Amino acid sequence: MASPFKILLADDHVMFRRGVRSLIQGMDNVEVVGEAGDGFELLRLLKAIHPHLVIMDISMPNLRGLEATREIKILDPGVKVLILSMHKEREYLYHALTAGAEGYLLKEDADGELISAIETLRQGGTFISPLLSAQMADIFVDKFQAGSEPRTGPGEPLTIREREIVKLIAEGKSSKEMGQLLFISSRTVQHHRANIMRKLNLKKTADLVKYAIQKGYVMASVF
Amino acid sequence: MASPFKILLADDHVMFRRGVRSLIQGMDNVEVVGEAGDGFELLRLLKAIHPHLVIMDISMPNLRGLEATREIKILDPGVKVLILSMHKEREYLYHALTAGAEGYLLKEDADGELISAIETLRQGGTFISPLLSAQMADIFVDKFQAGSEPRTGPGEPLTIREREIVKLIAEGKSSKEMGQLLFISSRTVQHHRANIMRKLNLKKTADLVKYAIQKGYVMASVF
DNA sequence: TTGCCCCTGGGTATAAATACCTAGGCTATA
DNA sequence: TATAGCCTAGGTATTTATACCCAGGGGCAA
Repeated sequence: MASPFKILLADDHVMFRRGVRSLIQGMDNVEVVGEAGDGFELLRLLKAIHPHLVIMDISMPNLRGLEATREIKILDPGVKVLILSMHKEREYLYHALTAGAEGYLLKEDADGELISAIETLRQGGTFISPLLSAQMADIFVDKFQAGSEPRTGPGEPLTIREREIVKLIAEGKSSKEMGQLLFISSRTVQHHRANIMRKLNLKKTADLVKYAIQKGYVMASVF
Repeated sequence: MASPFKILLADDHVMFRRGVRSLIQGMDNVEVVGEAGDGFELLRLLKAIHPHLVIMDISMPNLRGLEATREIKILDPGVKVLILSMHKEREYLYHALTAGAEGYLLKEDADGELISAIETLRQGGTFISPLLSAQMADIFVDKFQAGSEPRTGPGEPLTIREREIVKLIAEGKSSKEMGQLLFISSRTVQHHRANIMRKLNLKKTADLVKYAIQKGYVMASVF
């Protein structure tokens, strides 16, 4: 393999990043290309570096890990995400997978399983911490890989800007509001909107919302 | 208990209905109050009888079982639904639970487990066929009971008509289209729409779509 | 360089949604 | 009987969305 597997680390604890980095250094053809201390920095680096994988603390500051995961999947759906978490509760796992993460690793497992997790994700798989029973993983993975497979695949017909618009529409924003948020004219937003509708062959805002949910751009919850 | 637990059977096979009925006859304070051979008949009987539980074949004609389940949850969210299915695949279980069913029983299990299933649902629980591992159930039940508990509870502020409107909006229908479908004026639809928005304290169609998905009135899929 | 796609912005027009107001018939219940 | 809630329907006005048209600048690749 000529091109190494590029990894971006996102965790607010320097020591933890150092530990992960040292673990990864023992792997072949895998390289840590950047580190971020919070979500904003992560997104900035993401645009600049375009890594293959982001390893992220779920409780990272400024855009918590799951929000950042959603953003990553909108900005660059091909980037895989491995969530590091201290939470054993299944709700966290569920939300991580629905946010689009391909991996969920407990920090207490990280020492022994991180390399396996990275390898699994590198090969297109999904990795769930062994402490969270394998059955759980199967279900969610089956469901959410099947339901959102084109998220990463070549079937993604939308541009980055268009995915941003889709997310905002699904959040209930009007074209005018989106224009103000994105610092562009509402007319431009309308233009994107029309292009999205045409590309996806949709007719109604309702369809767009369902598309966004299916893609994991937003959560179905109204709360 | 003075009032018996009223059950409506929906299955296109008469012999199967007969078998279920005979099984139930051995139970205390449980009564089969009607039988339907397809989905349309089921909904008609539902409005007339208002049973406590519907036991339904997943592959029933004219409105398949899952569609009928969604309709039931819109028309009368307090009615519990037990799906009878020959499908072991987890996708069917998943879709049944997201459609709002409280129970999923494999036909090959029905003989030995039907009474347990009915009792469980009667007491407000969720029953999944033992052949489908218990872990699966736990996950989904936790998720979807937590996420849609008010579906059956007193927190449901919408009327039947309003829930119908919500479902149609989430399906992408315009007020004019809904008026034609429901044989009422589009102005009436707009009035319902405004009432729904006010009751739920929502502002945008996008929020309504997410509400409908959360409630299980529609699926998030755009396909 | 040339072409293609993305992002940007506007004009115009129609359709739809949203926000207020009004009110009558119906049913269930206090 | 009377009160309340639900479903029905219309008036009027404003805001959005949708559907067409137009075009320029920038990046990227054949």
